[in-house]
Amino acid sequence: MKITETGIKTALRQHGYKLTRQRLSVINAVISSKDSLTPADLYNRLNRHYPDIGLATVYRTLRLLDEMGLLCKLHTSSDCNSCTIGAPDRHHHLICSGCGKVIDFSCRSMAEFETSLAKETGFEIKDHLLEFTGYCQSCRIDHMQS
Amino acid sequence: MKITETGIKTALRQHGYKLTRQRLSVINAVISSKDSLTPADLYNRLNRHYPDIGLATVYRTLRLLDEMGLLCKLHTSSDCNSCTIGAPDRHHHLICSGCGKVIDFSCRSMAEFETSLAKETGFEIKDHLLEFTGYCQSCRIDHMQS
DNA sequence: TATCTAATTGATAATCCTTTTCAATTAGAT
DNA sequence: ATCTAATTGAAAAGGATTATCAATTAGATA
Ligand SMILES: [Mn+2]
Ligand SMILES: [Mn+2]
Ligand SMILES: [Zn+2]
Ligand SMILES: [Zn+2]
Repeated sequence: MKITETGIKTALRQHGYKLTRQRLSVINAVISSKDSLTPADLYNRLNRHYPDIGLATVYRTLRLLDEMGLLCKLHTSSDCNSCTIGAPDRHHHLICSGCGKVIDFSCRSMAEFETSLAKETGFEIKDHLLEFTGYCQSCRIDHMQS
Repeated sequence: MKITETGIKTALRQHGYKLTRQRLSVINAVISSKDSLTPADLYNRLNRHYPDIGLATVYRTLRLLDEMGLLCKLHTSSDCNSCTIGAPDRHHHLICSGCGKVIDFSCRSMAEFETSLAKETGFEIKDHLLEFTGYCQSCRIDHMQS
């Protein structure tokens, strides 16, 4: 399920939130980025073309997306605050260490592992967090050469 | 490979760091806790019995452990700054949502999944982050009753 | 379309959380 | 026992996030 700008607008309306110029610009910036962005990243990008955007509004909009379940938070070794737009269904991330590109994938083969682990440890497993990092197809070449 | 206080003392000496009263008390607090602790958690616990410990020293000691590869950082939904003492070999975490207990486990069944994902996406996978959350054996009962 | 009102905004201040600074202390070598 | 560089705690500085508040505005209403 791919999330579009239209979809987010609908979600905002359904939740009774107004469609302001500022919100839409933040949302567009998150949507149109292939890699993940921190609040500061977003603020800086927006600031170029829209000098009057407030940092607080960036934070507020991100929180809104999060509340509506449309935000994916990433946890790399260097930072736990960057995010992408994310489908509401459970999925995981493939993150390129070269260019930062984020690819979503669903968890299939995780189920058996989860079951056997639950049996071994007595845990009742409710959730999991899984992220692979490495080099995407295009960064792979650069990475080999250096 | 279980990490003991003696092991950490050896590591400190090998790295040329001094075995101070403060460092050892921080290390002991991390070792003796079943669940994960934030820097502030540690500071508060230590402060009771050792009122003169400085918060900066807690941070400094944690960084030292991290540098020596003896610190495991956890990423729960509520916080990305808590840690436990961790084996230097690659492993993952089972975190109880009830009591916070952390159980380490090694990644076996991950390999095939990783391979097929690499083939599908063209990624050269270098690392991954995996955490299961749920309820441990003892918290399981409480959780069912409520 | 003009009016109204509660939601939203940006600037600023206030709160964290973490690191840096620095003079005083101290672990461990001699 | 003496020495010295590493370490310490307190306080200041820095960075990130949140709260405050008067001014603005989206969208409902007439
Ligand atoms: Mn995602
Ligand atoms: Mn661990
Ligand atoms: Zn994290
Ligand atoms: Zn890449």
